[in-house]
Amino acid sequence: MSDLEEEYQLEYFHEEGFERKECPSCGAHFWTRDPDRELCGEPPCADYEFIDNPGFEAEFSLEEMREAFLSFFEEHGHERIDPYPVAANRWRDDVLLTQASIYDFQPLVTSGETPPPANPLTVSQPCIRMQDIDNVGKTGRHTMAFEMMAHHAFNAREDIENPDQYAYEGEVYWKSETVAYCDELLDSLGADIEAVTYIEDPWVGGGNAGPAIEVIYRGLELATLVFMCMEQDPDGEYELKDGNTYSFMDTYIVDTGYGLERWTWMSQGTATVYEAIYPEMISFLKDNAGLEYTDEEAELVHRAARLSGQLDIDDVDDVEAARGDIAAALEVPTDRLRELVEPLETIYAIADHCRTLAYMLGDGIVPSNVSTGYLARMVLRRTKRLADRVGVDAPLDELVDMQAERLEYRNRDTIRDIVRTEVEKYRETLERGGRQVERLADEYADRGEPIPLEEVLELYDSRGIQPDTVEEIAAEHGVNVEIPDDFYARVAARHSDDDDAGETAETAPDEAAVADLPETEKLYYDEPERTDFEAVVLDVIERDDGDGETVYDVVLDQTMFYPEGGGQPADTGSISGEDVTVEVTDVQEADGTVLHRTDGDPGKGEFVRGTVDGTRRRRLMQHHTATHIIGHAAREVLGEHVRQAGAQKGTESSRLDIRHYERISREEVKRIERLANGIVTDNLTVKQEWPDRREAEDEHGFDLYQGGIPPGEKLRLIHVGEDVQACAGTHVLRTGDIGTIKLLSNERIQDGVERLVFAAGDAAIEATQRTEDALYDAAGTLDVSPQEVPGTVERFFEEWKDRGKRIEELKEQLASVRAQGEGGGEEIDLAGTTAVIQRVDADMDELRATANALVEEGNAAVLGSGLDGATFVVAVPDGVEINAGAVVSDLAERVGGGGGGPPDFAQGGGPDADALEDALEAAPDVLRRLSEA
RNA sequence: GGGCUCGUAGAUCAGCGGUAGAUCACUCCCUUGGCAUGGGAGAGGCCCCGGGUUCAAAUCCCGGCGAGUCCA
Repeated sequence: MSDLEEEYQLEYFHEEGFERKECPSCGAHFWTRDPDRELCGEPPCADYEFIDNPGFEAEFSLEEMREAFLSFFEEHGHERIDPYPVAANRWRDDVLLTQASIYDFQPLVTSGETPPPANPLTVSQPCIRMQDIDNVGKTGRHTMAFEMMAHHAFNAREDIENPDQYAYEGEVYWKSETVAYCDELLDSLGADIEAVTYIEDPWVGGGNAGPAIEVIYRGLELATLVFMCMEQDPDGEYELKDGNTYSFMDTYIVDTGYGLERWTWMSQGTATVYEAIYPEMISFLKDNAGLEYTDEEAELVHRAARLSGQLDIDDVDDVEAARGDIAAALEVPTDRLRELVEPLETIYAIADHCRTLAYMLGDGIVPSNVSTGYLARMVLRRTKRLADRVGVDAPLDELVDMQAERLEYRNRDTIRDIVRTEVEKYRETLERGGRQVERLADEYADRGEPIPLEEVLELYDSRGIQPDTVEEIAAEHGVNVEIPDDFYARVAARHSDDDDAGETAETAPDEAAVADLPETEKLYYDEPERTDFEAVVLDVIERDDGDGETVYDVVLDQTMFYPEGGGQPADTGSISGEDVTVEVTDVQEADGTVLHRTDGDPGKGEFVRGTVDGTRRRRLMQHHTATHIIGHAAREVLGEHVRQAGAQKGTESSRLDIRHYERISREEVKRIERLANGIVTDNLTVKQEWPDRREAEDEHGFDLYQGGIPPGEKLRLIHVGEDVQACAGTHVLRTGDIGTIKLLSNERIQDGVERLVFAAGDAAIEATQRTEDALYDAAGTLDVSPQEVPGTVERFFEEWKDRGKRIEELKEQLASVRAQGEGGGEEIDLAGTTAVIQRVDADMDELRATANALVEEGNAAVLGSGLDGATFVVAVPDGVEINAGAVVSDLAERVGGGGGGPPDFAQGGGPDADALEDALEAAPDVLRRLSEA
């Protein structure tokens, strides 16, 4: 079976007297010490044998098991490292959440570009897998949140051309040692190692592959030992189970995964994993929901849990089908079983979801409508629904806090605050949505029709209302609604209608062209305030800028020009040779080579003098340092969770996007501004250093990487007061050099992401002056002092509204006077009614009022105005057979326009005011013609 | 990152090219011994902002601001 059969012939297996066997049930190959064993031992080929029969000598709590594992590997030469955040998108853009310990080291460590934090190392990495969210609680073993305990070793082949091209060299240990460690760990915990099986199960994922071994004990998969050593390669000689071909890489990595929860469960032998890992929370929730079982019921539930854990279940449909099987095995009706077990399953799910939330929020994820924040919001809402359904009335923030406390998060107050805010938002959404559904249900109830599916889809898509909520409310109103099984697929279909055209590719510098060029020496870090330098032109690459203009990319041996990066725009300036000076309009970096985009060719091999635009550079440095200061100040004011979500520096203003769960108030803006300027006036030295990556991470932790993780063995750190960040930009030497920092505005660019726009130095003064100019202009117009502007404007606004009302009143009075005055208008008799035809040069409002007044008197009205073009209003009293719309339409055509309206009141007009008199003269004929028709 | 929905009286929402509306809340009057309630009258709108189309825009189009929601 195994395509990598020879890869599993481990020394350790042979020394220890293992035998390789083929499972007659599933066909898998496995290694065992027990010569009599036939089956591989993994369900469905075997049952759980540890429930009520723990597999280790002692019982372990979650914390004890984690410690036992980590210290075992520490004692065996591994360094213990701190876990990474569960928000994997903080260091990689291909995934959102951390789903395995190896995620911590992808892509830069696994590719060999960056050294691991330790080698070999051990870690217990919190992970979140949302794939089988629906199964949590039901199967007894699925959890959304878990910790993957692991030991990793990063090896690189030495028999290659440049072994030092990788950030680690040589072999730490490989397959045989890995299995030996696992075996020894099991043995040290008192497991019956005769009963352990090692199943061959090649692993493929994310473009990499390698042999792997599943470790099975008493029916439970306790660990997976992956030997990542291959990469996808069209010419590779190994075809693996995904149908692709693979070949061996220069690096080969031990990637193991030991499920902390499963090991804890194994040590306790409880009916479900949940009861082993957070027993207090389960019993709290049971109490709170008032869940009570008789001894007989408890026994039944226990037996059911035991059975359900053994079933090979992959999705919810299977769970429901399996429930029938279990009920049959227990000889009780399916409904009775469901009634007993479902509340308990819900409680398991709540506990797990709260732990998930504790990890997410504790690691600084802020609920949002995008990215990981959205996932957190989904989990939170789902948890709230589950809690409501099963009757748990403890506040959700308290439940999450129970888990956060266990996980020893320090930011528990913030976590609770976020949960409370989110629950409140959800409550509002539900309330809004509920009302909407009520209206809809009423509407369709009146018509006696079922609510169409399209409406339900719309409710879910744009208002977040679950289809079962619609069903519930519809039932209360006696309206039918059909929710198809493929509801969510239909939602997805709505979204896949329009496939957007591919983005135009960025015009990245030609990597191939610079591949042979040496790295440019960067002078701007040593003397960020110097603007001129001397250099040798190493190469000039001629290109077309896309508009038909010829431009040049100039490569120098050294440069003072800062290439665009880290949200800081490129420097501009000029490069002068003996007889030519060229303008530098853009600077980019590719593979360590700095490319100066110029409008001329300075000549390859020439000695040149470069001059950077000093004012621009100075402004950019001020803004860059200010960005760090504002980020720090925002964290002080708003909380530890505040993290950079993006930044862009400029010469006039800059912006910093930060994660925060509420709108930032004016008061908070002021405090941030005060704090930031305090740091400026303290005139602190801005320090840069290039420490070893591992030392920097040890000392400052993961928050160094506000703007992403740079590759390499060394990091450039920028210290501004207490704030430390990995940063490649240019900074002022002392904070006092910034001069001043002014926050200009803040906007919410996404839910959970606030954008702070600010200016530093001269730009701050200019921005303040602009604001003041606007205020002074307004004050000048009002002829009051700036301080009086708000009060005066408010008074004027009120007066303006009052006058509007007064004018309305007067127009109506004028209209009724005009209607009774019987002057000026031509009156004609029309089938017993008097029609008044009159020119009133007034606006549309007044025409309407006059027409209304005439109708009040029992007359038909045809009014024309020449005030703005030509406009007409025609109104007729009830019971008069004239179509006002038709009359207006006819008259309006005579002035080059159109018009219409209901039969009793119509308006219209056209641009040709000169034709107004003629039109009014024709009006009697028009009226007679149309009244006769 | 992408999609969709919504901004109208203090609140909740109708109206979706042709005279800005309803319900609740508010003020006053009446009904009642008082309360619940019932009847009547009234006040309360830059129809989010800025452009455009049109004889005419709350309504259609574009942009902005604000809010909500689904997906990766």
